[in-house]
Amino acid sequence: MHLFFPRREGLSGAASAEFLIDVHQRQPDSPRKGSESFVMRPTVNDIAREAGVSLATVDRVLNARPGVREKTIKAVNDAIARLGYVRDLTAANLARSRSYRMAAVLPDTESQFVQSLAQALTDAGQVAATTRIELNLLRFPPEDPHALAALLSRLPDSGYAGVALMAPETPVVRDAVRALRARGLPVVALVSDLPNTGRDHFIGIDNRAAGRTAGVLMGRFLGGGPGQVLVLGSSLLARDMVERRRGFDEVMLRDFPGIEVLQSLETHGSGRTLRQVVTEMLANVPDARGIYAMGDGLRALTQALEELGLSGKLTVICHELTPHARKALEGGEITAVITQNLGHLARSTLRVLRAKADNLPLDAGQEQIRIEIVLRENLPPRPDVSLDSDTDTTEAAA
Amino acid sequence: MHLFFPRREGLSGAASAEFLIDVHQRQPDSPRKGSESFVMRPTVNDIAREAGVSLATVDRVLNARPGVREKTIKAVNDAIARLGYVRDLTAANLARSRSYRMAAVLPDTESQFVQSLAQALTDAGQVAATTRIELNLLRFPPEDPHALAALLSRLPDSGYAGVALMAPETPVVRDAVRALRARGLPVVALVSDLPNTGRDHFIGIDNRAAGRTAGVLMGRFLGGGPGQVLVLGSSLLARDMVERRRGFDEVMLRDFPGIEVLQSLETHGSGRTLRQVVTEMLANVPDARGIYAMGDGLRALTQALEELGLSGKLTVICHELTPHARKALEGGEITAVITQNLGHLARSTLRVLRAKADNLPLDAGQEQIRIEIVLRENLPPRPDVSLDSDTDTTEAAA
DNA sequence: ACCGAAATGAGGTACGCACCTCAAAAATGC
DNA sequence: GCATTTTTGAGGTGCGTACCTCATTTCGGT
Repeated sequence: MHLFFPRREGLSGAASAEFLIDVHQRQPDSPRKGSESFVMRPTVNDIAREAGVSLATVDRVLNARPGVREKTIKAVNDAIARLGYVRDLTAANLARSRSYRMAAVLPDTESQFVQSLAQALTDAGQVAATTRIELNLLRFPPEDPHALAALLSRLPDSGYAGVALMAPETPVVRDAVRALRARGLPVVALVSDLPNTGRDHFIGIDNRAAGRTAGVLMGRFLGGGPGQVLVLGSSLLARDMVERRRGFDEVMLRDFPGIEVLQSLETHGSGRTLRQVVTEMLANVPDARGIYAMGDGLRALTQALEELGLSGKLTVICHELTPHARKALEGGEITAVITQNLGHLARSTLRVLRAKADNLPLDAGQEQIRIEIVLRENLPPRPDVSLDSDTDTTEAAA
Repeated sequence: MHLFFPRREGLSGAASAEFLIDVHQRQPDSPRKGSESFVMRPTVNDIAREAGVSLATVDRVLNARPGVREKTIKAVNDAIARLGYVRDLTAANLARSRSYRMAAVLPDTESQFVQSLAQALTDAGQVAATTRIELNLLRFPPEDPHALAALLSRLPDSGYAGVALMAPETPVVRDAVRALRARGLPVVALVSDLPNTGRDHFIGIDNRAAGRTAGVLMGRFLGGGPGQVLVLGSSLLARDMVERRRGFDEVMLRDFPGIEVLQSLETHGSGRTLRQVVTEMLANVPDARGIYAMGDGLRALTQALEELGLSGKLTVICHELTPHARKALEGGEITAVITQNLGHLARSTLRVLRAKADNLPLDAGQEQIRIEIVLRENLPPRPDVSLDSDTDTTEAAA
């Protein structure tokens, strides 16, 4: 792909715009309506003329079709460079008349995080529908890898061009993913990586680094100690929890030896268990000063703290800016949230799936999902990924 | 604009994909190459048939042209809804043969921030060139609002369809922006808002909130005090500095009364001045424990600290993740960086300009630039917006 | 110089939509 | 019921590219 480089003005350039007028300006045959002035971009026909070859040859070069001499290829490429030609992707895609049906496969849980993610994907899918991309959300029973595998195996025949999957990497799932890829379907891992499946891409954050980030915040917020810190983790995506814990410990041990980090409490996704465990624990550890909640169950946690009269008295760091986390942050019940932008994640998913389906390169910078730190003070004004969907149903009919 | 809503599976839906098969599946007249299966989306012709009207009428309705009875409009819209039609924007834009020449106007300084921003805009412009958008970078002498105004006044006749502007809001500039808008050119403020110009949009962060964020971090990192904190600010964009300071003070006074925040030191963009001032100040304030660097000049600051043997001994918080800030963060010379994602900012700029030029609505969530907190532990692995440009010149020819 | 093979040219159709013109039909007013 | 206006239909062209076919030219080897 040959890109058009807008001329760059030197840093010491004068503040004059004149010399930036595009050289390739052509007179439109007929004047258009409105006051817009048009700068015609070079097309494939211009390349053909410039290179002194036929349109067919230009096409062969542009689309890497065989049967063109090296010399001719070079001539065409030179013309392309000379004219500053950029393929018009909208026209190209139209001509290809490609459309993309993608699947996003998520566990069927009621966790606010998964629901927010589903909403973000749905929103992104709506926008993407205008560019010939269709995204279907599929759910699987979270504790049933075989059902998931069965679902995945049905995808290729249902006309899907790509799959985004959020699931723990069990052997069954691993094989299912491999089978998908063997059939030519790109698979991207969502939120939690599937490192041993050969997935085409991972869209999410580095959980080890996220754990480290939580660690520094906890350590510094506690002033380096002394004190004790509780760590809670659900096991929906066990690997992620392990990595977060590892990152957290790494920093705490190295930089904050004065703080004692207690063993992880596994709450297995149950709110009741969590409340029980936390209450019990806090009774036994009276000088606990912080809690690192690695997984779900924030609601249960804040409730437990509330009941113990500890709301706002501990440094609480959790993951994922769900609606509840937002509220707790605003209310001072929790201190910081480590999160990822689900809107970005969803849009990135579609971009990556599409790029993989077309075998195109990615813009690594754009697809990089960042580990965000949210405090009450930098809470984004509008819901990040909200559960109220109908706020933006704007009409474009002018 | 009518959007196509991908069917949403209920949260309790079974894990079956079968019923998601699109109803509008048509048999392609001739089988295509490859194993892809095509799900044809409804087109304007389908609407015409479904609504029992002609193509011309559908077109009139879709493009809000006059001369159609209410009743007919409704019939068409019903058909659209029934078919789940979504306008193919790529085809629409192609047919309109619209192209967009945009200008990004930046001060011609050597600050790493402005340079990174310029690079980010250039990169975004390259990608956007494939969708009929051209972005030209223009620079103006930073201390010369009249030159800027003159530059701006020349834009409409140079065929520009929109302007993104990073500049302090002086009266001259304010008038120039108003004049642009009067001539129908959308103007978006970049990085620093231009609230009294009627600009169409502001792309950047809330500096007050950014200051507050810096405040919490400083306060908590210092354990609530006691201690003294220096505040440095250059005056390139004076309003931004004032807002950051205001936010910072707000939090410090309210939440960390034990910490004394000293008066802002204005360094006027000069590295030498900054070093001098900081050195002097630190000599007089021996129990200074933190520095909040609101503006440019990080290089000079770290150098001064180095010379004083204070590297890594103070809590230093600054703005903008420039290459130097990144290095200083990695080296432990500074503690935290409040920043905005310049890649996002640049892409957002183009999206917003284009939406404004077409008078289309925005996706507020996507255009929201976030206040990011970067610590050594959540430093994005690859340069955010780097100064090395040629790393990503990927070839798409398969 | 001749052959087969490779390279190139010429021209067409299609993609989905915007936008135009002109004629025909339907609705409206009186 | 007539004239007038409004609404609708039919059909065409073009946007920039992909992809196809078939003829023609050029090349490489002998």
